[in-house]
Amino acid sequence: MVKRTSHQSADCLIARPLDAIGDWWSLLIVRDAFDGMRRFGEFQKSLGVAKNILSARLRNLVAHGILETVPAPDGSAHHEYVLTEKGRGLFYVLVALRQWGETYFSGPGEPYTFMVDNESGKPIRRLEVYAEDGRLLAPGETRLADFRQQAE
Amino acid sequence: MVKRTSHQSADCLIARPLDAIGDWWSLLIVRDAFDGMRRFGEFQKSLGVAKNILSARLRNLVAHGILETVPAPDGSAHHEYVLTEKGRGLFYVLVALRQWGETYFSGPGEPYTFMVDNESGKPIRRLEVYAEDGRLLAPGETRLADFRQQAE
DNA sequence: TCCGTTCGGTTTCAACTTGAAACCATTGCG
DNA sequence: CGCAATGGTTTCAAGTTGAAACCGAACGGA
Repeated sequence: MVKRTSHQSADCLIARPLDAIGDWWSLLIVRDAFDGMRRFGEFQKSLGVAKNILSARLRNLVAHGILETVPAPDGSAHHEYVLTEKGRGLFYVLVALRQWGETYFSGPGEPYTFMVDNESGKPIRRLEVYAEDGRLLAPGETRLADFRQQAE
Repeated sequence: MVKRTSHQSADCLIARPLDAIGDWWSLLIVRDAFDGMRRFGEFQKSLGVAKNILSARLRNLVAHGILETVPAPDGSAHHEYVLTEKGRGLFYVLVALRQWGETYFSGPGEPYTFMVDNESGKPIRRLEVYAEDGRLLAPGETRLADFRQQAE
């Protein structure tokens, strides 16, 4: 090769996002951002990632419009990283990944955490996929269609 | 470093799944598996990935119980790769990722595809996150709690 | 004022991963 | 028997990752 292949121009809209968040750290940074982290040092401490890598990842996330830097909250010369609208759109990906993780990656008897509704403190419902008419769809009961096909 | 860091033993249940599917190709393989692909050659042709990489990824997915090999469908000496229950659980991750991709990565006027219900052929609904009591939750209206907290 | 510390990175360099291409073993087929 | 297709593995150069060192600017004290 020569360069890690990019999915940037792939037709598939699952492939393209992987360019932005398809590495080992980016999603974890976004997760931490959802948890309210904003500073370089916070991410670094939370993730334990090398600073050069974190630096590169943050830059990539900013370049993809998932995070943006805001000038300075406490008047310091530094900036903070906050989620954009696009970045907040990753919420559903994180929920899906987490529910999958809860189901298949939690050791027996392990005191794992799960997502709860801020207001009630109770666990959220499982994600479900619905047809337009409200029928619940199981994995595999969907396919891809292009604009033309579904328009007719 | 020395070795790419593993999130295998991370506490966070978002981190651990990334060990299984957190690279550039694995999710695309799973996507293709949902589309009915089963053979090495099918994946290779579809993804255009180098054969050694595909081989390594398939092995990793099998090791993580996401795919399993089934002996031989047509009596040939080769095997096929099919999704396990755990692998099918990734459906929601793929849907989330795809909807995010549809929203933020489709070029203007681009003839992109989207997911439709097999039965009606109409696009599926957007994913939504609900509280236990049925309230719709927006990104950021959740937090993590451990078992102890939510039990009381 | 000068020293030490924290924050937010960049640089350096060795180890590891990736990818293209070549190679190899089976099976299928004429 | 010969030859192509399938499904990989091996080899090797180039690229990526990570630990640690380094750096500069902004405080904070003594």
